[in-house]
Amino acid sequence: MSDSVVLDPVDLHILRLLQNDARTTYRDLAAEVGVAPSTCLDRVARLRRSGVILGNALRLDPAKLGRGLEALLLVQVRPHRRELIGPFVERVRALPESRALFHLTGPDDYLVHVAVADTADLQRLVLDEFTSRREVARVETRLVFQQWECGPLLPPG
Amino acid sequence: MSDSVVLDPVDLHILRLLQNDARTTYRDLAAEVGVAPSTCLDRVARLRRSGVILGNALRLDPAKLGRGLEALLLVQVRPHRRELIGPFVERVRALPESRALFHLTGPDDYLVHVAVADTADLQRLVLDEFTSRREVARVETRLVFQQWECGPLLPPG
DNA sequence: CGTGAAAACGTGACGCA
DNA sequence: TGCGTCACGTTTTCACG
Repeated sequence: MSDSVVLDPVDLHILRLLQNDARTTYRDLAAEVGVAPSTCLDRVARLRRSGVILGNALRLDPAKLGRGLEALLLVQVRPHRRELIGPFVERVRALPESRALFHLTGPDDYLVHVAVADTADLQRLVLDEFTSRREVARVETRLVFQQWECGPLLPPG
Repeated sequence: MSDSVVLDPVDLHILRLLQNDARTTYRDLAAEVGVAPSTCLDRVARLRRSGVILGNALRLDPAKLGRGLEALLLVQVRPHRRELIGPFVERVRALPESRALFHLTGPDDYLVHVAVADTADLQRLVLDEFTSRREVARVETRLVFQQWECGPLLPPG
């Protein structure tokens, strides 16, 4: 289920195009790739079924939504046991400010990517939702100056 | 241009639905939200023009693409001057292993989210693309045990 | 994997509040 | 000004070769 999937050049070409615009029509896709539209449909359906394509997400601009400040929070959860970290993860995921959450190796157990309105909002978030929790031993806040998305994620070699 | 945009409940409802599936048809959208399809079309076009919607991205499963191991690299670039960090950012963005790149406050200048095949691949990446560079003073590698996406990014209030 | 036809959809013009 | 109705051209989608 989590194993790698064989992708031929047509699949890769389709994936590359859809990463630029996930709403490209199968007709345009077909013209670009050099196969029939129905073939594109089949390919995409197969990629979807095999789990390579997880979905189509909208890319939004946080600043336009009144969340012009982003930060990464490095969080230590102590003691780091299942009965504590389960609820912790769920609470963080439910915060409207959370964008992504990572469970990591290293001195910090979690990294939380948040988007807030301003520094006052960030302070409130850190104090009320993190440091006030008993299981949160430490929070380190790093502001995001700038961020970049990187090239399409494609198989090695 | 980068100012917040006023969004009424219809806009918010549309955005929430499109975040789950950016390929939802305007008809389905309209039925769900309770307006006419053409209105949905107008709303989405406006959201696109105003920059709230940046695009439609495909969500892919890195593991299925032969990149089952993810890591965050905390990188210090010294000296931290424009003529060095510009090329650094561009090189990192061009790496096929890179997923995202952040310029941060704090002791580490950059955080790089990478997806690789295995630990050997990660070692190669760190040694050949980061620590071997003169401007890279230090790299701290943190493996990703697990990650979560969080609820749809929506305006406060 | 391509063809072709039927159904569904996107999109603009127009009229109404 | 913004929304709904309608209609046309396009796209999706499916059965079949």
